[in-house]
Amino acid sequence: MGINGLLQQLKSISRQTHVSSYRGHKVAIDGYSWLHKGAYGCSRELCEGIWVDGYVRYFLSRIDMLLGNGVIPIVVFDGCRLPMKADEEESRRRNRREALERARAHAEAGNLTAATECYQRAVDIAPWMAKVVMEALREREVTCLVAPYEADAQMSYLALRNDVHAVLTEDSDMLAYGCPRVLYKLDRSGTGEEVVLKDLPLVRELNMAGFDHDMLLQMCILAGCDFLPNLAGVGIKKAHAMIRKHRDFVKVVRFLRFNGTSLPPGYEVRFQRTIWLFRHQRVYCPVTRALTHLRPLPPGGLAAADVLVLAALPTEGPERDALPFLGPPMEAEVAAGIAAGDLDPSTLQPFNLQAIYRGCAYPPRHLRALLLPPASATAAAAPALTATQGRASDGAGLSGSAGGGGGGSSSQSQGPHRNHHKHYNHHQFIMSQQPNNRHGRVPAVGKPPVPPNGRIDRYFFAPNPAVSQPFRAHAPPQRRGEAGRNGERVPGQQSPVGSRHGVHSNAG
DNA sequence: CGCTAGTCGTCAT
DNA sequence: CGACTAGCG
Repeated sequence: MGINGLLQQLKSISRQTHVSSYRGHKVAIDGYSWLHKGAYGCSRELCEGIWVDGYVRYFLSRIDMLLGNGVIPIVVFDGCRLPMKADEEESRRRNRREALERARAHAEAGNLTAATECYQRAVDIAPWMAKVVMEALREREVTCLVAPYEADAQMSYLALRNDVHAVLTEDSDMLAYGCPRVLYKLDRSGTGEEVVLKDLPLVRELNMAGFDHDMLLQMCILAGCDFLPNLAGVGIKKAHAMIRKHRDFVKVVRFLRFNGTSLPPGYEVRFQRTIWLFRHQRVYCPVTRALTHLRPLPPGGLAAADVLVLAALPTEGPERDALPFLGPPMEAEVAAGIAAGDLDPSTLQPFNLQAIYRGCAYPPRHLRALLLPPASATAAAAPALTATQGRASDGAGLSGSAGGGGGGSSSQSQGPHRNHHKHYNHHQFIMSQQPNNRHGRVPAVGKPPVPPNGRIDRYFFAPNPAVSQPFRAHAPPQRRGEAGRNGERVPGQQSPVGSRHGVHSNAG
């Protein structure tokens, strides 16, 4: 959804922009939008658990285009699911499942065209696919970051801190989050449409005179967003008109009720929490390596300021301080493990690289040693990729595995079958809402999860680095038949990201 | 006529 | 997820 119909109203302030105008700047990229597009070309394989790297090649080609224009990409992926999104996620799952059944039926009948169409509707973008892309990006020394919750909020955080100059996405939510500069609809050549938040008063489609950010935000929510569906018959225009007239949603709701409109039960509470979610959602701070808020909570807590609907604030129980609707709190170590791409955000367990790369002929160089020996548990001396050791996949060759043997994702070929372990304790009261079980797989009672140890400072970057030195343009990406294949290196692409961020410092 | 609510396409050969 | 369009009010 994003914000229903918002972008159409911003045509007058959106400017055709080429990424080369960001030369030398860091730019945050919404990883899932490229992941999603890249997955269309190989949807059947992804649905059936067959190894493919088509979506990785697509992703890398986009990254190469940015690098070729001197842009420093910071790729941001979505993390854990937010409680307020649970409803819609369930219906999407159902739709995908039905599409998959139709796809298989068509394939059985020999109708490959229809099958492909259904497969494309059935593809699910799973965290392990982001992991594969992250490992490929590691070879290019491109910085990645997995948000604790929504990538949109995380990217807005980076932009508001001036860690990145702009955000590259397809999603109109960014403006509701208050992101100052967004580039939409980027094409293969590097051209997109830039929207600058400061230009908002200049919009010709809507009269935004006298609108502050709170009013803009409430207009967006009223028009319909991911966390709160719009009221029937209310789109962006009516939302604008009503906020313009009444200035806040409580007065709008009062007016609507007075007019005889009936609203869903709990609408005001949900609305208030949605406002807070856009303003204060939990994000990851790369500096403190812990959770923080997109914007600081008011001193004294949410109750102290900005409350339009008091009932939206839990007054007792564990939720009182946890404020789980902002994204349940989590230990700094867990957040850091997720952010670094070491922990699967859907299970809070380390990724099972053996399962993910099963069927991959040419895994990234830096993973080969780790992936090769299925029998010997030599992980002790192995470097950072850490806790993944010997998460035994099949009954065969159970390896000694320090700490966490509880793994059996014994199913067949792929990562798509995530392990359903028990969650970290503090997440339970929220995460357990999610019926996390697909095919009645036995969750193999696990030992306590392996904490991500030390070395998770890869992928990170310092705050407020001077974005000054210009970049040499380098040759366009290799155009050999199998360009960008796993493990091959394209010359001239070591961006200074790694070195500056102390990440994969090229040349020690 | 403006506006909202559904349907289609996203890749890449 | 957005773009496009039929069809509502």
